[in-house]
Amino acid sequence: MPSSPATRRRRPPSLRDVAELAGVSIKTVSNVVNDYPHVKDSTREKVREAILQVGYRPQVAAQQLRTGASGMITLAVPSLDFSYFSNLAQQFIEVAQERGQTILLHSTSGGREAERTVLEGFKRVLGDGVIFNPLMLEEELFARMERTSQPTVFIGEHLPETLPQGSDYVRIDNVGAAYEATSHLIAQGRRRLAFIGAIDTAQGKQPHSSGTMRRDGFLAALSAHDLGGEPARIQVVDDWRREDGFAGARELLARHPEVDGIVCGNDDLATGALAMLRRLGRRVPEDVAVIGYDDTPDSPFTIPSLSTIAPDKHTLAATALDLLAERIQGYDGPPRTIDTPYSLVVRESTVPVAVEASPEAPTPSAAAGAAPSAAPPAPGAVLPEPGPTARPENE
Amino acid sequence: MPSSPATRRRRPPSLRDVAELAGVSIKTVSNVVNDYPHVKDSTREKVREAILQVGYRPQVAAQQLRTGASGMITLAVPSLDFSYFSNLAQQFIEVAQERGQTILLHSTSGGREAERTVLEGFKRVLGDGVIFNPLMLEEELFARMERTSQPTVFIGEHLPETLPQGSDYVRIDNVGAAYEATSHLIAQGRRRLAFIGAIDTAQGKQPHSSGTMRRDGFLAALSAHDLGGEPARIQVVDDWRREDGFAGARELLARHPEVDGIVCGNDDLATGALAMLRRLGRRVPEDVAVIGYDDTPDSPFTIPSLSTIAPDKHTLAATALDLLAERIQGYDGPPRTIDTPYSLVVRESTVPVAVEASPEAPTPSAAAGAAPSAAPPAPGAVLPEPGPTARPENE
DNA sequence: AACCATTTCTACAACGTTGCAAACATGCTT
DNA sequence: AAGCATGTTTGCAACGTTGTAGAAATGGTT
Repeated sequence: MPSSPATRRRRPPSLRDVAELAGVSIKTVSNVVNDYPHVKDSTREKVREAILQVGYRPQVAAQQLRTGASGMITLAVPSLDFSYFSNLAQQFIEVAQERGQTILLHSTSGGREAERTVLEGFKRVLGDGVIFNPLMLEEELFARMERTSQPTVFIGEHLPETLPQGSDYVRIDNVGAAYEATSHLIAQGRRRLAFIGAIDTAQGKQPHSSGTMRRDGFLAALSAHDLGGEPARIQVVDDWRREDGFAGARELLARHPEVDGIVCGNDDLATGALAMLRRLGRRVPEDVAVIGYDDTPDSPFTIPSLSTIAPDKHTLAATALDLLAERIQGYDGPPRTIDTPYSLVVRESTVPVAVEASPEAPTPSAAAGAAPSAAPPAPGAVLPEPGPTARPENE
Repeated sequence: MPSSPATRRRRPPSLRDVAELAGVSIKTVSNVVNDYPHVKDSTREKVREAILQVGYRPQVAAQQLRTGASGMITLAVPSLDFSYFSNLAQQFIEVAQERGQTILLHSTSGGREAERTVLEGFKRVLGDGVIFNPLMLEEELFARMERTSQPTVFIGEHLPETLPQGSDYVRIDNVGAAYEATSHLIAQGRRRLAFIGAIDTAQGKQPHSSGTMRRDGFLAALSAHDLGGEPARIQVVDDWRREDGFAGARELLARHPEVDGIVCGNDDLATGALAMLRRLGRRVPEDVAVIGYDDTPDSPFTIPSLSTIAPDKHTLAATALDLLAERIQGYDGPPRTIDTPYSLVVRESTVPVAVEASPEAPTPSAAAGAAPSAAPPAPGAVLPEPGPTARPENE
């Protein structure tokens, strides 16, 4: 066959190609593409046809070069292998897509070094802004930084009081949420409570890490309910994965066999803990109640289904993208910090099987009772169960 | 305060800024940045300093415009809320990052329409190529398309025999894998087997969807082991989520209470099925054995831990990126199809608790027995178990 | 000192797009 | 018929980068 072997891939069609075919100027084509109003209907039609014929699509690179904006947002999270982050990333992608933006996903699973790279603005200028959820980074690093190299919105924890110029912060009241989770266990009559979480004890100077804050909320709830005298059953684990919960629960139960309720730092830990409890022959929730944090998509389907704290991830994503959009559009005021709501979702792992008669819904999910005087925006709502995506609440 | 209110954000520093500061030409700075050899050490030093001083970083947009390449790859998957896809996406991100590439993540959770957009090359030209895992799209659409608008690598199923010009295909032998999973159950003495999966029955013309192929492997195994006479216990569900497995198992057990083994189309379905089985009072694996497909990170931590088919996701990602890189570099030969390996992972959900004495390892994971005569490159191997990613076990 | 061969540096153009301002066309008013 | 207000179209320049080709500097020969 006489076909050329592996022809060189040609550049995609440009405005010029369309212009030539339609017999107009490049600018006119551009005007049609961008819906500039003052174009005669007949030419518009002509150009539209030519666009279809050559298969023209605008080149974002050239647009970005010319206008300075690309509609691309970098999202940097630790790893999609954490249920919480994959679920959160999906939220960001959906919200961004609705707004015509594209998410550039960056994983910092490498650890501190990878996170520092993000903070320093990567090695190349890519999108219009960054959404960054640090996990390991020392807080001093942020504090030391005068200004971010790109518009930035931080999410999650591990952030100092004062943020760099050019950044904002969307967070969740971790202390309040853990307080509420713990109070729920206490309301269920549990008294010998324990906490499992990854707490960086490196230098004792990570006062705002998720682990530390959730533990503090746990301890605060104990005190508030006159359980401050109880021994502090804090099980520190290395990471937030299921295997850490698995191993952590074993160690915890060995040291404190009397435990009748466990507050887990996140759902993955709780999932691992459930597996260990079963292995040890402890019934959940009869012998030991377990509550998680994150409301990951699998939490309704663990055995037993998992009570948990449900951060409003949709609001979180929307808020972060809002703030970032303002920064991109030129706002350069002082850093803003916004709290997003969460709610308590009660499932089987904390409530001695209320419904067992009709095997319909897998997760009875009774309403949360004790709403503590902790977080301001937390409704403390209920999951109507097998929701579509993973949202509790109405709608 | 006299500070200007919301100053306009300035453009990032460019080569020109560096050049002015260093007192050299723009091109010399470019040469330094790109490690061009013929630069005097003294100037190189001078330029390096200037780069640091102004905080210069190359602008990908300009590079892409000039060179035609950006180092960005679009990955389009249905949704990160499916464990398999978030796990897979993480693999892609890691492999891409090792190669200095950035993953642009696009979610087609919207359905057919969103997938069509991907197939048609989106509305704007963004990265250098696309990795696309369709889920809903009709196969005719692919077949009708002469050539993809960008270098493309398809992964997953739902693809016709002949691919469009400009694309390649990395897949897994779904039929063989399902055959192997089913054979494993049969080797365990199960005889009244069922299958749960999402099979698009719309027009009966999706012969290459995951659901259809896995079902076919299931049926083939039945025949091969003289169980073809058994009634076909195929439970069709709407989607691949945990809730579908939950509902599907209920319906299946209502219709076929005699079932003693279930092959699930994926791990999420299996997870849902496990929850329903427990609700129905069926013990797993004593009464009913369950096997999944995907080896998601949570499969070792379900209760009981889940036997499953483990696709080699790392190889899948690496292979796909390899093929795409060749296409981007100009290869324009005929479409290639490459199979990637998988293995059978045996855990508690199919083996009547072999080890119960020492409550150490949660996942006994015995070797896989029957290797079918199905796929060519599929080793039908055994996972050595405590893999690096998310396996429990000792440690 | 003139020559050549290197090594080192630079000017120019182009990638595809859009803002700007000016050119051209049209229709309406005097 | 000239003047003017619109409506429509266009040329030019610039965004930041790099390939090409050639200019300038350097060093070593004669």
